[in-house]
Amino acid sequence: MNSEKEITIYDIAEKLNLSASTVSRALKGNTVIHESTRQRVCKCAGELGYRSNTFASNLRQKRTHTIGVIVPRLNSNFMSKCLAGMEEVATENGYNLIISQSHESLQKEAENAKTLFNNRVDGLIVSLTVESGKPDHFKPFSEKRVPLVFFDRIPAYNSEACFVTDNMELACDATRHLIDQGCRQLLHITQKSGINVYADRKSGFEKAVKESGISGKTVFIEKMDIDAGRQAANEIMAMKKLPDGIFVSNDAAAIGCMKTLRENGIKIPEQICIVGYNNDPVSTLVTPMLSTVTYPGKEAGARAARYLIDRIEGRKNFSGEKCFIVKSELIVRESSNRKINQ
Amino acid sequence: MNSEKEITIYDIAEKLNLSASTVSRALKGNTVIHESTRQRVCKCAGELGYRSNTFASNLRQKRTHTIGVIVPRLNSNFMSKCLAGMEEVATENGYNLIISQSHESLQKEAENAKTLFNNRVDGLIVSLTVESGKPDHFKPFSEKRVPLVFFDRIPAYNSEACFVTDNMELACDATRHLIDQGCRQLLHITQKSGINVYADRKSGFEKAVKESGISGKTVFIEKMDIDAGRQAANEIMAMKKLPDGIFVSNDAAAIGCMKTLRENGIKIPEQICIVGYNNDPVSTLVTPMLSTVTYPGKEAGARAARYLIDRIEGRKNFSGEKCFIVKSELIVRESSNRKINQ
DNA sequence: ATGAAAGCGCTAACAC
DNA sequence: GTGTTAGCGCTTTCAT
Repeated sequence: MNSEKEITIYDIAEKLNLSASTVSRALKGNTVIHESTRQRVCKCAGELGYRSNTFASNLRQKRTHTIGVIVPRLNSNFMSKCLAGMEEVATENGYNLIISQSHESLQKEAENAKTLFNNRVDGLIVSLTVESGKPDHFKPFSEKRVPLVFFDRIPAYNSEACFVTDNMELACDATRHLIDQGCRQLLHITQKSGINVYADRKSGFEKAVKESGISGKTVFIEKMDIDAGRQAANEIMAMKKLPDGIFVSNDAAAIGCMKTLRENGIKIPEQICIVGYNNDPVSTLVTPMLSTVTYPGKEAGARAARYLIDRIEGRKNFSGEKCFIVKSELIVRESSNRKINQ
Repeated sequence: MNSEKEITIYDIAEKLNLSASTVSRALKGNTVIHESTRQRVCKCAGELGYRSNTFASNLRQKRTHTIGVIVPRLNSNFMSKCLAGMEEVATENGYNLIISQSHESLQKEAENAKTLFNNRVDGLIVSLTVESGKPDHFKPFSEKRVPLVFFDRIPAYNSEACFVTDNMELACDATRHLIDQGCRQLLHITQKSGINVYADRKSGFEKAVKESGISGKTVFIEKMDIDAGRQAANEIMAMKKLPDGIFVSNDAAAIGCMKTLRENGIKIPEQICIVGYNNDPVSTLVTPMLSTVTYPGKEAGARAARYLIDRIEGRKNFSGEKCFIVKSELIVRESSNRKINQ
């Protein structure tokens, strides 16, 4: 346990009268090495406080055992769960995660991508910013054949594997549920964005509205957060005719909206039913509890990581654009359940 | 933009009839190199699609420009903010973050520490698990003089820099506030743990109780989450004499407790005042809005990272154990404000 | 089953 | 201002 000099395989080799190559092999558990030798090497390594030098190894092997992750923000329960899923799979397989936030900025996303590229990550997992134009900054990865997968927020015209829920389908379910509760004046609150999560949820809403032939409008907000939800509520309060059912494309905005409506004396769900999206734990804490759509983040993250590692290690060939659906479902709670009150 | 072979400084050197060292210097902006040469090199590097090989560089320089982070969990708003603060400072200074979760397990914490140590991070930022015994797993870092800082959850007898709020002081403030609201039967809900955050908040509670001479008890729960808070509420409901003021050592548990109390017909704050801790955004979403103590996570994270980088780069000498206080304050909201109702 | 030797790409000491 | 040289610690042929 020397505290200054780093121990190398040469130190071990010298001490044991072996060659560095033998030590290297022994340490990696190469079966060609005699068991007794292997044990001596490992014992000695332990005693000397040896730790393998990742850089030398990486330099030699041209691999980093590191996966880059770019997400818009860390601070949602959903995202933490995604990352926990990735981390678990990564660690199991001897990979590290370098996590970076794009803070919803396309430019920051590009910078992060560049940094990770230069750090020679073995693979990249991305959830895009809302303002995703054509994300050219991922081209270097495909050019150098560094595996890349997207999850949650995926590119419109992608040629990579993606892991998402069926946003359209579930938004459709949520909207049908509102109709089922007797709502006839529907409203969708979302962010103006081409990104799949919001675009698809909007399409789902519109599909359900169309098939039922009732009224359905959309109110756009700037960000999908609490305050924006409150603003939307103010807009709603100013309408000549109030909606009686609202589908909001995430929980934070739904809750902000619901809070403000209630502060204005609106009864939820009696006057207006509300459904959010994501099943954030906070949705069970508000009064009334918010109906929402689950999003199994941990599973999505774990599956994305597993797929990526399979690709990295050549266990899976690149088979072009592929969209994997992570199963999710509508949860009806008080905010849209009129039946239990009857 | 060759897509297969990696360009090295030798390729650039050859093309420009220079030596590798000159190219290396030029690329790093070494002022000794002639400006025109520098420009030629940079231009050529761009054209060839050169990217620096971090490993070769790290191997040579014995530095990684990577900071390890170990936190109990990512999924709190507080922690995301801490990480955002760290990330910002790290990126500004050309460092990457490797973030790992201990999931409140001492063993996982030790594993993570080992992994990061073997990855030769230049420094380490840690928030401990609740079950921190004597964290021996950080010894290798001090032995190899790898700078280490703690934030939020810090060791009892530490010899490293720490960044925390004044938990005791603020818990004391919170408790005094309850007394000020007329509460005379106080209760503290917390987790049984030696870790500073909970121990200090408990001490602060006890200090305020003692100085006022009124009754103050403590109820212990297993985890500081919503469900445990609900359980605590059930215990409270079973008491012969209900408390009239509760200080809970985090917001999640406080909210769980408050929800269940209200479901049992208890009026908040009329019958029982409640104060939480952390100022999680959810504290403004519940009814009534929760009084709490702010915790500027972003600032704490940023300061910890800045300090660490200063240490790494030798701009700051190690000056032994040092506790830096991040300023925070009590926010009184509806859940403990009886005055506005009078 | 083990060893010798070369080289991954970069940087830094030294020379000119 | 630029070049020469050596070496960071590891892995990997190829040889024995």
